[in-house]
Amino acid sequence: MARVRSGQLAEAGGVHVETLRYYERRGLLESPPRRGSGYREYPAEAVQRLRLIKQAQALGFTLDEIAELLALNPHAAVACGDMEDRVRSKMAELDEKLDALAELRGSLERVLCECCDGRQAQEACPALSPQHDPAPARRR
Amino acid sequence: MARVRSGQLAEAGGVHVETLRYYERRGLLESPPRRGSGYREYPAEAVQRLRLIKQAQALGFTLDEIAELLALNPHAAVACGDMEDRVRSKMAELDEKLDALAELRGSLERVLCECCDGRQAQEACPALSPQHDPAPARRR
DNA sequence: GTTCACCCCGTACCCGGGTACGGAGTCAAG
DNA sequence: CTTGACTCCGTACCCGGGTACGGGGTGAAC
Repeated sequence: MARVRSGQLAEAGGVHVETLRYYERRGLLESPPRRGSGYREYPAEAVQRLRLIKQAQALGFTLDEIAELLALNPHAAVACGDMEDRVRSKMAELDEKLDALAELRGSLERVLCECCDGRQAQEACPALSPQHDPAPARRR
Repeated sequence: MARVRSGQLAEAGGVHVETLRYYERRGLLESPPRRGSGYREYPAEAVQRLRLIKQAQALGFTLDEIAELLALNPHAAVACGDMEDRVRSKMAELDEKLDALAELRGSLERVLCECCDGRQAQEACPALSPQHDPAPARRR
């Protein structure tokens, strides 16, 4: 499977063919070479790249961010320094998201403990009463 | 501040007036009583409710989910059991996101170590070559 | 009694991230 | 050499979550 057609790539990536075209327009996938007929012929690496995109996306990166990351280096030389900076700042963002998420998780947990422990399942749930102010997210 | 107008509520909740109307249409805020003029007069609790909405949203609930949660109980009894189930499943979702994020963070970190340590900043960065497959997400 | 901020409503628009549609060309198998 | 699956392209549409616009009413202060 050295060269793949749209349909195959799409399937490998768990994505619709139109989505590939869409990613191409958005600059996430570079335009592959075409056969005489106009059919796209993707190199095998496109599969990796597509997976990378989906992975990044699942983690909350926007398509623009992903494009930017990938655009750093389509193939060849990107200075390590550049890469390092971007990766570090992305990591910092991730750290923030992690914190925020962990915090929210914690506050949900508190809601459960404070509210539902030892109560009858049918009783009114105090967590939803208008006065209840569970755990205001830390200002950011 | 027993009864508040749209503008005041909006400000208190850090939200635009139109957003209030939008939430009302979506069933997130119940239609408040009106003065003779047609002006909305929100009860003071609306502020809490609005904050609750924004908080839930920040936690990754969609507006529909929030509406559903709130619809359970406009004011009084929501069975604790109901609430508990929903909160638990939301927590599980958050846990998954946390894992994935942590994993990505780790793989970025590895990229930095493997790739950039002891290299000249201007050198081509191997982390971005197509063959490089940083850390395939654990199957889920 | 006019000014000026505030509110009403409906409708239309924006962004992100795709999905669907339809007419036409391609290609491998039978 | 026809069939059926696949591909091309452009354009239009969908959803979620709002935001903007414009014409008109309200109301407190001066």
